[in-house]
Amino acid sequence: MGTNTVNSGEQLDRQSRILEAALDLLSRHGISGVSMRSVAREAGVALGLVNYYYDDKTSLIRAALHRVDEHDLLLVTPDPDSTPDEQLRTALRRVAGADLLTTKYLSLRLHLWALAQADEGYAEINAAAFDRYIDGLATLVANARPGLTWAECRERASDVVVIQNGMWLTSLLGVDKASIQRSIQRTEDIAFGPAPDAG
Amino acid sequence: MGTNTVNSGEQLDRQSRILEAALDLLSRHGISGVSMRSVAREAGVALGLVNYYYDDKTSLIRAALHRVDEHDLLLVTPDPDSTPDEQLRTALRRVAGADLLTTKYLSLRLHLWALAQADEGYAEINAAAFDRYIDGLATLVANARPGLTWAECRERASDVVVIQNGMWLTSLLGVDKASIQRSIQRTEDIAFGPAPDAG
DNA sequence: CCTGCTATTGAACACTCGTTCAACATGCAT
DNA sequence: ATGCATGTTGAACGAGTGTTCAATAGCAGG
Repeated sequence: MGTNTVNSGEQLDRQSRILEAALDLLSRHGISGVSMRSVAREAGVALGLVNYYYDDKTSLIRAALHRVDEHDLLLVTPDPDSTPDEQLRTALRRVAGADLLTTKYLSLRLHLWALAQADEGYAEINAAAFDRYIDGLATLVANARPGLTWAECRERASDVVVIQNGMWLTSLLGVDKASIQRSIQRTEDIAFGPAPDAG
Repeated sequence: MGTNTVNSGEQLDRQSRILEAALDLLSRHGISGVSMRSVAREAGVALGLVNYYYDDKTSLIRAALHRVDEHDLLLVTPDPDSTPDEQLRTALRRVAGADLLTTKYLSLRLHLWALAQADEGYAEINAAAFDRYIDGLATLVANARPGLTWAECRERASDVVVIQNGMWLTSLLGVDKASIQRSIQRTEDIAFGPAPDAG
C-alpha cells in the first residue's frame, strides 16, 4: 500500500495529464484538434493509454466538460469569511478576473457550448451545470437580499447570467475592457437592486 | 447567352444549395458534421461538385461565414421609412425576433464563433464583421441621439452588444423568455439613455 | 522465484477524410 | 459537324481517425 500510494499518485498524474492535454487542445484548436493521438502526444503518453483511462473519446470529452463545469460552480461558491453582500459582490466581479478572462478558459467554454449544441448527451450535462450555476447565484442573492422571494432571486440570477455570458463571449471577440467593466457594474445593479417591496 | 442565363441560374442553384447544405449541417452537427461528402449528400450532388465550386473545405466554410455575417449586418440596417428612434428601437428588438432566436441560427452563430476561435483566418473575417456590426449599431444610436459624440455612440453600441451576445448565447441554453425580454429592455435603456450633457 | 494485478506500449484494423483527376454531358460558337 | 468551355460524376489516393488487443514492464503478496 505504501508504494500503492505512489502508484496511485502516478496513475492520477497520468490520467489527469491526459485530461489536461485534452482541455488544452480543445481550447486551442477546437474539437477537430482533439484526436486520441494528439491528446496522447500532448500528454506525453502512448496512444493506448488514453483509451485505457477513458473508454471512449466521448468519455474523455465528458470528463473535460465536467472539469470545466466544476470550475464554473466555484465562481458562485461563497467565501465563508465574508458578509453576504461581499460574497455576492466578489462573485460578480470574479467573472472579469484575470484568471477567468484568459483566452484559454473562454475559448474552452465556447467550444464546449458548441459541442453541447451538436450532441444531445453533452447538452444534458451542460444544461444541468448551467442550472446549478444559476441556483448558486440565486442563493448568493438570497443571502444578500433576504427580503426577496426565491423566484425573484432566480429572476435576478437569470438576468445577471445573460450579461455574464455576453461578457464572456464578447471578451473573445476583443471588445474593449471598459465595456466589460460597465457590464460588471450592470450585473451588480441588477443583483443588488432595490427590493420591490422593502423600504 | 439566352440559355446562359438559365445555365447561370442552375449553376447558382447548385452552388447555393451546396452552401445551404453546409450551413445546415454546421448548425445541426457542428464542424465535425461538415464533411465534403456529407455536404454533397445533403445538397443532392456528387462529391466532386463541392470541390468544383469551392476549391477547399476552407473556402466553403469561409463562404458560410460571409453568408451569416451579411445576415447579421442586416439586423442593424435601418428601415428608411421610420424615424431614427423607431429605426434604433426595431433594430434592438429584432434580436429577440422569432426568426432570429431560432435554434438553427443561434447554433450556427455559436459554431462559427468556435470555429473562428480555433482558426486565425476565420477569426479575422469574424472580427471584421463584428466591427461593422458595432459600427452599424453606433450609427443608429447617433441618428437617434444627435447630441452624442461618435465615441459615446460606439460605447453604447459596445455595451448593447455585450447584452445581445449574452441573449443569443443564453437562448441556446434555454433560459426563460422573460429574462430575454428584460434584457431587451436593458439594451433600449442603454441605447436611448439620457445624453450626459444634453438637457 | 513465481503469480497476479495494474499500468503502459504500439502495431493493426476498418473506416472516414479532403483532394485530385480522368471521364462524360451539355450546349454555344465557328 | 467540330471544337471548346462549362458543369457534373464517382473512383482513387494518401493521410488521419477511433478502437482493439497482444505484449511488456513493474511491483505486491505468496
